[in-house]
Amino acid sequence: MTTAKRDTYTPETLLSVAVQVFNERGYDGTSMEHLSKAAGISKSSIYHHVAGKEELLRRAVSRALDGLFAILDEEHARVGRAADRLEHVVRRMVEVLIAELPYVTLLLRVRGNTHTERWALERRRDFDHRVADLLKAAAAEGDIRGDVEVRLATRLVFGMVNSIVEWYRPDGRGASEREVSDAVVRLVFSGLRAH
Amino acid sequence: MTTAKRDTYTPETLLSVAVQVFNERGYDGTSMEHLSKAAGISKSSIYHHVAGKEELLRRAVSRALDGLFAILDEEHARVGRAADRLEHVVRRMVEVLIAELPYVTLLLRVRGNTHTERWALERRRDFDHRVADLLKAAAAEGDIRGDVEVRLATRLVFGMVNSIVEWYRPDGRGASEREVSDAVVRLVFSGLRAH
DNA sequence: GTCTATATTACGATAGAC
DNA sequence: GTCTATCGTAATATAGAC
Repeated sequence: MTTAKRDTYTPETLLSVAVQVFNERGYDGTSMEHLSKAAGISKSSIYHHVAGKEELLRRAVSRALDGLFAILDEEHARVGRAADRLEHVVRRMVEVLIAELPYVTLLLRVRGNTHTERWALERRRDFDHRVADLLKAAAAEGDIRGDVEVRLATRLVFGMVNSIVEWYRPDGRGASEREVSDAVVRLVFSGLRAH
Repeated sequence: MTTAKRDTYTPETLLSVAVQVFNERGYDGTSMEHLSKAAGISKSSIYHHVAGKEELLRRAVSRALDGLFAILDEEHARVGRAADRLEHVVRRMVEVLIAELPYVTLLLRVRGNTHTERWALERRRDFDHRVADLLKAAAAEGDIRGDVEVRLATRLVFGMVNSIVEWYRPDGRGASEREVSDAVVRLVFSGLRAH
């Protein structure tokens, strides 16, 4: 942090450019040429900072996964009814999604063509299962309705939460982070219908 | 339909193979070589049936969009409270998603790199707005909770419904179509929590 | 309808100058 | 740290035989 203005790239700053392009065009739809144009440097200069395209992907999804797993680490220390802890986890998921929006977006679109992508999918599955266990515990404590299967409910809740990356934009024009997390928690636990 | 066994391809039968590969590898991650291996014919033979890769995409997303818009055509003739009509539309969306699973899956993953993709995104937006209008009408009739913004609620409901393509498989092992549509309708309108 | 062979372009990555 | 030039490969698509 000794230089006031940074006009040369580090792996980190290059990553933020690359992830943006990946999310616009898709990872497979993005060439090194696209990245070089977006970053304003030549293709070969990119290789000075990172080993290649896949390293950028690995760094990006790692960052997303670290944010998500940190939720479970916090959660581990908490007490109280599972349903309340689940509500907290859902709210934190929304917060992490928004805080690390481009990185989580990329993570959620990974298909599994390369080794890095398959590793990311595996870790995502781990995370999903940990949250599913919490929902299962809440059901065992009688706080979750009995007419929806737990595995199915988990998937649908993940679907709603994860879909935020498809439309949330951090400009002031749309909903705020708090409005989104409130809406998700309300819909997930109480639904749309007026009482 | 004069031949008993069909061992030569039509655009339709080729499409079903192609869409499956597109969904496994992603559209951009799928080469004509991949398609030729999966179809068991050479690359050039594929060009005998279709003009190219993008035509396969166009046919696939058209089929998905036709299924979705048919819901609105049915809906148009219906009467009753908007909330009930919305519930019916949500249920029908799940049914169409499952009936046309690979085609809708591909539609929902389109990014917008080509003309065909941008056209698909536009038509999707049209559909979303039509459903959003129905939710707005239900809110105006007082049947939707007032503490969640309508535009936000629409997006989250779409997120939950659309996420079905990420895990639903039509083998007998998982949930049935009816179990899924029941679960979605229950969660969307009443939420997870036991009463 | 399907094939082999190939034209042409685009891609990821490297070499080496400055 | 960035560049131009280029290598080798893989991509879409076509030509023309059978």
